[in-house]
Amino acid sequence: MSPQKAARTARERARAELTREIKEEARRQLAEVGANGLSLRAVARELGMVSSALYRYFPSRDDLLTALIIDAYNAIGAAAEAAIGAADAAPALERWVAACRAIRAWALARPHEYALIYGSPVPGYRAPEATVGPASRVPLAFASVLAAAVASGSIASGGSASSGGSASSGGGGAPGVSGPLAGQAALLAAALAGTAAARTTAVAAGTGNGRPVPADMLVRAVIAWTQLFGMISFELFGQFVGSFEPADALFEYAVAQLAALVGL
Amino acid sequence: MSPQKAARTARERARAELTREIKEEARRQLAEVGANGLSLRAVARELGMVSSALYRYFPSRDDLLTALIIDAYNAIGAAAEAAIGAADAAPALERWVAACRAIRAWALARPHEYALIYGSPVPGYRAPEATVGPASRVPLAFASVLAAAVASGSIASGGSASSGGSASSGGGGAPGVSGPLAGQAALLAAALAGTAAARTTAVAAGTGNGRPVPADMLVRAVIAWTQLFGMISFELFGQFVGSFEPADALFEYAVAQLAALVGL
DNA sequence: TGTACATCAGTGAACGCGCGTTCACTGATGTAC
DNA sequence: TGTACATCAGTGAACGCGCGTTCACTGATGTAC
Repeated sequence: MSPQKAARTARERARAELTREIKEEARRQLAEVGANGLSLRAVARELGMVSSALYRYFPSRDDLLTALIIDAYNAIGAAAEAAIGAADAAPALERWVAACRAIRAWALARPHEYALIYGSPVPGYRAPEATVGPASRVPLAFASVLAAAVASGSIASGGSASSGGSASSGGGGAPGVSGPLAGQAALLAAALAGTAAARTTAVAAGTGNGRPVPADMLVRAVIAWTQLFGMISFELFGQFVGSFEPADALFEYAVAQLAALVGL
Repeated sequence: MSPQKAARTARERARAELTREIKEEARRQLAEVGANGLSLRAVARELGMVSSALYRYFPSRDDLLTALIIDAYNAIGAAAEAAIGAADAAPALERWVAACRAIRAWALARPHEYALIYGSPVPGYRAPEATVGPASRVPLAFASVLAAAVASGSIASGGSASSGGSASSGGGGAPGVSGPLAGQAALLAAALAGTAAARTTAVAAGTGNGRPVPADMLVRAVIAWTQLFGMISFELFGQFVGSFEPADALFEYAVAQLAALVGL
């Protein structure tokens, strides 16, 4: 309860360090055998411990996996946030593109951690609630770019055509968002408005309470988000072999196209 | 060597049937334990055989996996081709959208087979050459829609702005494709022009030899292709939980948006 | 049509292996007085 | 500062399990004459 001084006990420091080392070794093995093949015994062996000792640090194999998943979500989320933060004063388009590049760079550098969180789910493993927050950092980071742009007035409402506020609007399948999709988008927009992260960013952008991001822009951003991860997955998982490899040029082109679609 | 009559020997029929049953049971287990957990022993057990008997049908576990992968690629490819074929006389936009819908429907109906081919690669397993052909059926199907549209003259060249033929063109990062991307696109276009499938479709569309698909249209189609699979993966792998579920409306909207981006 | 031989499918035992998890234990580190 | 006790980290053995693959074998199916 009472907060300790900075210098913790030797035990505490040892525990923190070993916990870190266990996760590091587990990540190393992830690259060789994948999430399913991750073995407590193998991790312990590599660390020069006996396998049962790991149970002092993680109550089960699945808990270790969960820790790796959370770390990975946090890392890729932090990478996106950092890129956006670094392009603080830049226009929204630039911040958006910076986030896309940072995400791809992270994925290329750590393909197995990427596969862990964006690949096929590990069968028999059900992600606990604790992963939800970290998993939403990337989408929230993108949303913050939109929110800041709208709040600062640099973006009006719809990107290319009719919009109609934040909820349902007019037409058929054309630019405007309608029907159930409008409802989902409105719910999402409301959730974003209530998020601490969104508010923080709005404040940082110099606006008290942000106007909501228009529904069609939000939905287009979701589309861009799915495209980004689809393209990265195809690149990492080998669907481009023999055609768009290296995929750098394709990536830049695609990011630009989709940012335009979003209306940035 | 000499072709048998339709009625093959009892042995041959039994072998074909058991091969099919083994793959069926393996697919069933895929759903429960994933590709990594797929076990010859478990398959044999479920089939009431002894595990060593399976080696009469598949020389190893990996060969069984390969067979499942090839089957899955062929099935999703056939689904796309069928949808396109069924919308024979329809405009390109309609055929394109039909293919997208068919692919998603296939994925939703067989999420584990989808994960097998579009999820994270199975570690320690290297897909053999034999999977390349089946894997390219879906992209080829999309390409055939473009080729037919261009050949029939219903589509001019670039979708929305400057184009400049099939190879390199002008500007910076704007609509036109340039630099290394133009080269990759040109290579791909050439490969497509030489493909039997493309030629078949061109003939079916009533044109002798098709004009090449413009480079920027081809690249945008690749972008749409990655978006399609990115969205399906997010839907299946749980990234939409709590926001765009069900994802039907989002899907329809996204497909329309990206078809427009392609220029259909 | 009938026999002799070759091919093939499936059996059952065995090989060597690695896994997650539990448990009673030893010895070191931390804490209260 | 020193002692007594509690907490914790790591050990080593054991549990029960499933896996892929090999091998010598039996018996059924197919083929050639």
